[in-house]
Amino acid sequence: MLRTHTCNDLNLNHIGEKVTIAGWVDTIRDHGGVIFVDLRDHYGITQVVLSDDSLLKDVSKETVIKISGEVTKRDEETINTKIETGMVEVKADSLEILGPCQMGLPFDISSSTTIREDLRLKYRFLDLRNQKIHNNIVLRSKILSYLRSQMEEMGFMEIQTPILTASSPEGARDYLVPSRKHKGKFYALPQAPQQFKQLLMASGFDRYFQIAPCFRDEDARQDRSPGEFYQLDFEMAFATQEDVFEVAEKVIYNTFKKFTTKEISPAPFKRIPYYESMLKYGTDKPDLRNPLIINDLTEFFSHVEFPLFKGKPVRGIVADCAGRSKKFFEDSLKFATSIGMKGLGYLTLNGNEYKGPIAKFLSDEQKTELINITGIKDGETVFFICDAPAVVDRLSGEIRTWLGETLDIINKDKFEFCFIVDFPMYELNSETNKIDFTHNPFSMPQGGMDALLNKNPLEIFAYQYDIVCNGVELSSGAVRNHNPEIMKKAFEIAGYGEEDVKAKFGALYTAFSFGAPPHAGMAPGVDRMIMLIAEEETIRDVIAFPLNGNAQDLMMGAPGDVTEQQLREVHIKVRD
RNA sequence: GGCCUGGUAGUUCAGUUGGUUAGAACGCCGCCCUGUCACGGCGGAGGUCGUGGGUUCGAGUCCCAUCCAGGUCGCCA
Repeated sequence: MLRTHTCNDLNLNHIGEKVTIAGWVDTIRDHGGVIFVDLRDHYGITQVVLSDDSLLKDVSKETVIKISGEVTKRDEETINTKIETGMVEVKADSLEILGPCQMGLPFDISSSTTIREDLRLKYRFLDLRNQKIHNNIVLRSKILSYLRSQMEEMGFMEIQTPILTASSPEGARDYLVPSRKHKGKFYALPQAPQQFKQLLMASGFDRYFQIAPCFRDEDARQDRSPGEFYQLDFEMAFATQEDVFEVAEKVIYNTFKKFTTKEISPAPFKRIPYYESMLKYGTDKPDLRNPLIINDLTEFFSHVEFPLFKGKPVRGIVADCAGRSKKFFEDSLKFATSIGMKGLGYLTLNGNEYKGPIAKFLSDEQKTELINITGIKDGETVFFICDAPAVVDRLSGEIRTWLGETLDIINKDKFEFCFIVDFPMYELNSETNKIDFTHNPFSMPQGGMDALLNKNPLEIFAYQYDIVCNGVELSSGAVRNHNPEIMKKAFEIAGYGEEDVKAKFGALYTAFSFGAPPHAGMAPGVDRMIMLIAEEETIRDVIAFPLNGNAQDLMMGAPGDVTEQQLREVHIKVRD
């Protein structure tokens, strides 16, 4: 037996026992006659006391050792309340090196989170010894387990779907795997189990879920790991949008409730139509912790003789900036300029009078009307955003976020969830002037066949939805289009014939032709959920072995070279 | 692929209008220390200032190119 206890086990009940513990040397505090060693393992830290410094020959920080000795009680004044074992210590009478550690660690374990990320990733096994990162991975494991148990409790069963599959023509760039047995042919890693889970519905499985690996060859972001990530993918037969929301509300609320102490917006989560979100928050992933709301002032300014705003969309954001210095307003203009705006007008309501250069263009009635539209109160300021229709919402959203952060009015102790619903089914591609699917060709159009036949395609909504938390898109999902006739028509509007549908989604199309149930689902991003719960800034800090921002594994050396022989076998010749 | 920021000791960083031998903290090595827990004290080693070129009497500092890192936009049905 290598050890009798872990480094988090010992307490006053063990006084006088002879024990053996093992772990990493966290710190050595040498006082001459007496030496303290903090021994660390997965479970915790135990202080070891040595009186013979020859025992520590060749032992440096991060060496793995085993020590045997007697558990003794600490004096009252030397108790360490920071660790679970702080009441006791182990008086070592023997020490054995189990895993030597060469001199010169590339970085200090306890402060690894502050150092260069590429170095941390190259030595990820050391970085993962850091308590914070180590705990994130433990938390991840607990969350995954809890997600599974909840889904199973609600009658979902986990079914695994293929990793080696066919390239899908829509969406993100695929990772390709060359075939050895079929010259010139390729597998692709799935971007999501989308088609498989829909096929499972056609196969008669009622409630499917999977903590599913997804692979997309797209560039990284702070909240987007390149290459691979995990989704809590689920799909329900004979289900409506509200049925899906009920499951999502339950599993997401419970998971956040269990693993954080922050306030969580309770179910039912707000349902916000896409266009309303774009107008009120300037984005389709609003941070509802920010109390500021964007008003549409286009109509209002069409009657105001102010040349700069004439004939253009105008938005207004009311914020309480009382007591803010002149610098604050200069900074707001500076920020507006930095995101490409030409200016940022504003008016402050002072008693019955507006202060600001635009005030003189407003009649008395218009001044009252502005109060009615925006709800501005005495002392508050309304900021005006005016720009081209294509960008005015996005810019307003950025100003809203900047104001929220700068005025420090975002409640950081809260998780605010909402569903964004009613995404448009189609959009006009500005380059080709062609009608494209906005999001997902598998979604059911609202109004079904009737809408496709009789409505302007650009005015059709899809049963398509996102879950957003604190400005982070957690997932998207949809009620699927399971009817081959409606599917054919939906693709026809986007310029694809039946042959195209068969070529691109042959299995789905055929399966739906043999009787498929209506079905719906979604797929919350597991990494992002854990990132929010762990309150980490970057998604890489909740993944054990993440790729770097450039989609490389600096530790294993991936992507890497392969031999000529390997390339020949898969019929690949690399061009210079 | 575009844009922004950065690259100086093992690590995190400072380095003035271009001017003597490039500094600090932590880490590392040596010595001292019997109650620390981020122990403390004294001493020491450690640098191609990312790389290449240019301007200059003189470049860590200015210019050009290039590589690398982080962020951001494009992209992510």
